[in-house]
Amino acid sequence: MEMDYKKVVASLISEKTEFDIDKIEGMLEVPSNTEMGDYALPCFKLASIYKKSPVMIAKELAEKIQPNDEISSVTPVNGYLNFMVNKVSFATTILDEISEKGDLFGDDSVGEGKTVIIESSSPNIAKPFHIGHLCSTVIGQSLSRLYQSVGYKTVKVNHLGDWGTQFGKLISAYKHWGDDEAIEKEPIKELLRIYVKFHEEAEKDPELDEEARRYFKNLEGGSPEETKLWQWFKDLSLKEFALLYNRLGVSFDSYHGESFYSDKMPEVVDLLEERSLLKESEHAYIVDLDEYNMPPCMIVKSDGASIYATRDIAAAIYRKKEYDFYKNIYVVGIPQALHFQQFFKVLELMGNEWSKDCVHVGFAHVRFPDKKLSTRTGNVIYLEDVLDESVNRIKEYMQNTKLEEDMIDPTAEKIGIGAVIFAFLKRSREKEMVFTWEDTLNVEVESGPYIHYTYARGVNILRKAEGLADHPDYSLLTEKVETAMINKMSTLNDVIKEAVNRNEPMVIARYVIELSKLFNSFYNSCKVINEEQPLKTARVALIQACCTVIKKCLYLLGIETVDAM
RNA sequence: GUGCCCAUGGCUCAACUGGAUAGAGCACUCGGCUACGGACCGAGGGAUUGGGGGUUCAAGUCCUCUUGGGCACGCCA
Repeated sequence: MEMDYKKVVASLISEKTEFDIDKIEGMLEVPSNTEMGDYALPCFKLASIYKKSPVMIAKELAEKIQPNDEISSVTPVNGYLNFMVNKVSFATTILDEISEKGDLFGDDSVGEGKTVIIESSSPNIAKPFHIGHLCSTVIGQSLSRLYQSVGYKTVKVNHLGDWGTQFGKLISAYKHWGDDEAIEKEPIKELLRIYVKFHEEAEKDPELDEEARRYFKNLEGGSPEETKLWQWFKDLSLKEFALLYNRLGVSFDSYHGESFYSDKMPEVVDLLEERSLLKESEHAYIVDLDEYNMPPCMIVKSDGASIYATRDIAAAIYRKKEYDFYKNIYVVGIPQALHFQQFFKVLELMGNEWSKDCVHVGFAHVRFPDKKLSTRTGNVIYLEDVLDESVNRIKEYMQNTKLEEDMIDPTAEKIGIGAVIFAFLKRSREKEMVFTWEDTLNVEVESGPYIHYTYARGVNILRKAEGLADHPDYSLLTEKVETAMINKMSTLNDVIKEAVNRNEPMVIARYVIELSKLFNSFYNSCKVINEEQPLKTARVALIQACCTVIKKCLYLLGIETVDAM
């Protein structure tokens, strides 16, 4: 049977006051110090209502409320009313629930029937997939799983950067210096090389820029020759990206990038004109956002070509029609914050009341201690190299592994990739990150490998445990650390909801670190396999639950578990 | 010049809509498997949350001033 202890506490209070259960439930907190209790009602806000001191209110309520089967004690402390739940009944409820629901434990249905669009990754065609794209990719993947976990349908969109004057430049560069053989061999590296060369040469010869603009105009006009080249570049790039997505365990529901909207732009321009929002300025067309304290939003460039804001507007309108989204999320770096504010505002001015459902989930850009990185100069850190380095380092740690020879590589791959993903998701996404190998590839406590290791230890015991009783007696789980584990696991649903509300996978990462630490502490102080029955059965059940929750958390972060390492 | 963001032990980071003694990891000092994997665990020292003022029963969190850093500001995305 399922039991919501927060509700039980709320109803106890509600019976003795004039507040309804929901109101009380919203006021309840979980004390930071678990010694204090499992739930607490801060009475400070009630002070002005009752015209009494919080201390008095807590004291009087404590006298009125009788403990019952679920709640073992009610104590007033410094204006807080603390509730202690009945540990045995609580443990039984939670562990049975995890055992019944398995992977679905912690899920919710608040999002049922609603669709959330998550735009992420969005690499540029013919440009390297670097660390910055990784942030967007892994955050997007995690958010998608988080939203699904609370009932939403999600649509993962990879808004490819496959349109724009850069392709004119690339075509120009190809015509001057392109080498088909080299491009087929290492597409992105070679395309980047000639793209960089183009920029160098264009410094000396401005005519090249003119030429590039012409090529893009032709491309936009549908000229067969340019289109063929563009398609070729795109196919080659996507093939390379697919390898990375495969390694990361990431997939998308749509690859509609900027080019997909190229024919939907005139409609956007018409709509803007209808509303008299367009204004000519310096031979270009803009939407003036002066009265909203923002710089103008450019819609059509002076050469008549489209620009990204226009494509984003077209994309948003298309998505609303196609999916009728509840939320339209953009996982894009913070430097583009202004762009999103501008184009959301333009959507609103166009009369789309749903513009409020568009959300920019920003992340701080990744900095590097020494090197200046730039695509234009070809100075970048490739994601592939980071992944390889991580996997190799993990392999070194696996010297004493008991795994079969043929399992070593796939296992190191999972742990190594997981280490990188975890390093990016364990910190607050809005805070600037300085990329260092040491931090990203860390295998110590607050790391992906630590969580993997914890899980593998648990699974190992489960594998070895035999001769168990039919029904665990949870009343035997009396160690402090055992209670702490159960308490921690019981909060999973709240943690997931918080992560969703904040669009912040870090919340899950911190949670699973804490749970893993508790498990390791338990592992060190409580024996299991050689323990007498029925305590053994109870502890095995506890480990089973813990492994289920850890696996779930790693899944929500986009990381695959391994059973042994 | 205008706007947005950040500042928490030596280092890297937590702290849910303001709530109880500001928590972790790394590093440092001590200690722990005749039990299941030591990529582990336990203990300890170390912070007047950049600085000043204010609001509040209560401020790392809100307001204001100030210092230092980052980012963005029409024809790249």
